[in-house]
Amino acid sequence: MNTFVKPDLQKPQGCTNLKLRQLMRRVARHYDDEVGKTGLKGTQYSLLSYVVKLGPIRAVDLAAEMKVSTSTLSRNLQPLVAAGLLAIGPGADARSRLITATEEGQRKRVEAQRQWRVAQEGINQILGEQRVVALHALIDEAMELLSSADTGEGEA
Amino acid sequence: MNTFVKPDLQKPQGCTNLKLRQLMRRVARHYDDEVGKTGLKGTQYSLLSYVVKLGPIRAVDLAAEMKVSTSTLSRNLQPLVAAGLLAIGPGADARSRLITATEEGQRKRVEAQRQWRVAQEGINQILGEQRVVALHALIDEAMELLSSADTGEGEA
DNA sequence: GAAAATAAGTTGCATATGCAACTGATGCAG
DNA sequence: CTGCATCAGTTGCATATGCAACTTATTTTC
Repeated sequence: MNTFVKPDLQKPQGCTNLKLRQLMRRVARHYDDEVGKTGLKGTQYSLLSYVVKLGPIRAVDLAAEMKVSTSTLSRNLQPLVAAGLLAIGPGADARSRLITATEEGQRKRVEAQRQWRVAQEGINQILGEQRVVALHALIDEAMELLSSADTGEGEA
Repeated sequence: MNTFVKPDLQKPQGCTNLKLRQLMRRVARHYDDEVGKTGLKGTQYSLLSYVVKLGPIRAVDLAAEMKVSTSTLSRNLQPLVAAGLLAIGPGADARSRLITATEEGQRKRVEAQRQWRVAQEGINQILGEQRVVALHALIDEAMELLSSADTGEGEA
């Protein structure tokens, strides 16, 4: 029998976690270079965009959308609130509050979005659009599968 | 003319930075669940492994290998040194020092590697090996292209 | 209706991350 | 030999990230 192994049957080599982290750091720097010109970090731009799009929203729901812990969100909101880009108002309960983008926040988001686009097009250019499309598709599939593994696996 | 667009000509949708971050967080948690049983974070396991493999090594070289800033490395070393897994000895200069894994560090690395393997096989199983191979390949290509964009672009 | 379970947020703790500025130590030009 | 550029590392500052514990407020149970 031959010792060939079909490509599809190759075992993954290396650590997915490590590789993802390294790429993430490198890519984050790329975005920060552009978006940073507006005074926002890439992560802050993401957060601001989510709030602008999802309108007045509770922290717990926003955290779920962004897939961060509520503790992380709670703290990440602070710089943007302090900068006057986001505001936190009363919610339905005495428990919950609603997060909204201020007018200045809306303006800042438009401004930052221009820089985001520069960064994204830079990535498209460096990696090639086809590769970026493929990467996005793989990430989306992976997120989907990992979510299913969470919910679908352990219930009675 | 038809309104079809060939797949390869599709524009990337969404933010690569955001997608990568979200996946990275999710994946990091998965690894931490397993590797954490040994008392190490996934990142600490990576660092320990690098030192075990690259033997006595200067901080600046290790940072380059790991693609983190020297400031990050400098601080990330501390918990492992405090735990007695790594040691920092004198180097060629009075400037540089050499980082080595202690015997306890070597043992801990073996122990943690077992848990890493569990985590990696979990990923392989959830995503499918073929998908993980594809993801690794894309990440490697992306890192390569982004590195070239750094070095090759600006020099005289 | 009071106790128990849940839900929404925050905070303590520990780590990860990078930039800029800084300290020391070498190396090099003159 | 002196002064300037470079190199190796660290540290101040700001942010990102999550777990566990905690506080309040609501909901559910009996």
